[in-house]
Amino acid sequence: MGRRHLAEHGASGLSLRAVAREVGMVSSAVYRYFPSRDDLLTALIIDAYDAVGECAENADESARDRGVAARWLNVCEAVRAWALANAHEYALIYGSPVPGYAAPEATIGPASRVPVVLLRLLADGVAGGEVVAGETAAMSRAVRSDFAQLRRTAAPSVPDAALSRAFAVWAQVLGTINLEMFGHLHNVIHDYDAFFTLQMRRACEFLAQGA
Amino acid sequence: MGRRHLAEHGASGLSLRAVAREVGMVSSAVYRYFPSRDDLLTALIIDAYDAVGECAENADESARDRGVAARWLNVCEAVRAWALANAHEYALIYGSPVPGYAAPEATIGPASRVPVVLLRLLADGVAGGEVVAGETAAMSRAVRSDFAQLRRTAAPSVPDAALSRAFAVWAQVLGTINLEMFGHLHNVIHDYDAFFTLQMRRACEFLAQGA
DNA sequence: TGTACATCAGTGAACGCGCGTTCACTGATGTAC
DNA sequence: TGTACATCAGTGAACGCGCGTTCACTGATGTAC
Repeated sequence: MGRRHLAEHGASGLSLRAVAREVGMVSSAVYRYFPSRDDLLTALIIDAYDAVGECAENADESARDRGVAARWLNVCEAVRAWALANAHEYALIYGSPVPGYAAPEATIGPASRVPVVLLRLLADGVAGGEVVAGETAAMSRAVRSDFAQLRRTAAPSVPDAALSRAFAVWAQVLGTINLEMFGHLHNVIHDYDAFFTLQMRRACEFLAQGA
Repeated sequence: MGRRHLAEHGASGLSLRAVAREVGMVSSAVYRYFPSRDDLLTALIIDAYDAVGECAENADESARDRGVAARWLNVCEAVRAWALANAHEYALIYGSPVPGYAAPEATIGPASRVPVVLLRLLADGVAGGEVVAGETAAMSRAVRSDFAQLRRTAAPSVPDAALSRAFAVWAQVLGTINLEMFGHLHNVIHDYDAFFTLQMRRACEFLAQGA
């Protein structure tokens, strides 16, 4: 059983005992694999990030023959689909932080898998001429330097305006998923699938064309 | 003391006992005011929605002499400022739902105060010619009917395309605040204030001008 | 103005529960000779 | 091939803690006569 199984089936409850229950273990047996609850939580978080990261990578890969906007859209849809299918894991990584728990450095790598996919795609789009720069808004030195850092590490040659749009779309993705999953669209929107697709299609076109 | 004080000072912990502690009461005294933990939670949620709603209304009011985009921006900034100043309340209403708690109907009204402000503003902008329609994307019958319903109740004469952009911006607002508050921008963005303003300025211009 | 009583806000002890963590243990599986 | 021992995965009881909830209570404040 062990770690693998824990990671696969756990996380529907945040407590160590709940995870143990779910895999049919007694709570103390978990300590054979994780020295404490926080380490278990860290493992679950990492596994969740890896799972959604892999989904995003696959979605990107499977739309290889299409344009950048369509590929972004595909990744966004994949992230939402994963979120819907794994509500607890989604809340664990993109919802409110668990009180009293501070994520260690080890989560940083897995956490950036989805953003890395999106930024690489964006960079490809810029290189291929599919993504236009658009007007660059006035921005503070601090933000400009953060964008420059991002350009150096994950999004070569992507102009500030396009990076800014990428953040906007990514925030919109998570914001829309949160609105939907946490009940804020209840009785307002009825066909969540169609709504999300509509919103994302426009967002991804805007991302590429700056309009 | 009582309800008022509870509502003002509570919510830094989600538990009834934590709330009681915070107002200097013994836990059983809370039952003088609320029949159960869930009712306490409901009251806290309503107070939080009302608080952020009032902030949004004030922000809108205080920018009365400016254009629609500037007023939206002002409201968005106010929501973020409230979120930063009231992190627990923010997580309570816009973060992951509390396990085992289902929000009753009584929260719907307060929950819609901010959206109502934004939609009214949008409708004013449309009426005054400040908000353009923009191209209407193809959308499913279900979404079209939801938008029509929204138009009837809160956003008279606002075209589908503008409503769609409003959802986009609102999702982006919450998404960006979540990214910031839940640690996803850690070591990526350093000047959160400047970053938020930059993003929102562009978003609000896009909202009004559809480009 | 003074006494008797009701109302009310809050106390404090107790309950059963799920939590994280520990510890001594069991019993199956693998390895050495 | 058979026995002796080490390793390992998991058990089960116990701990102290914070939780939501109950209940009988105290003591201050208001009201009636």
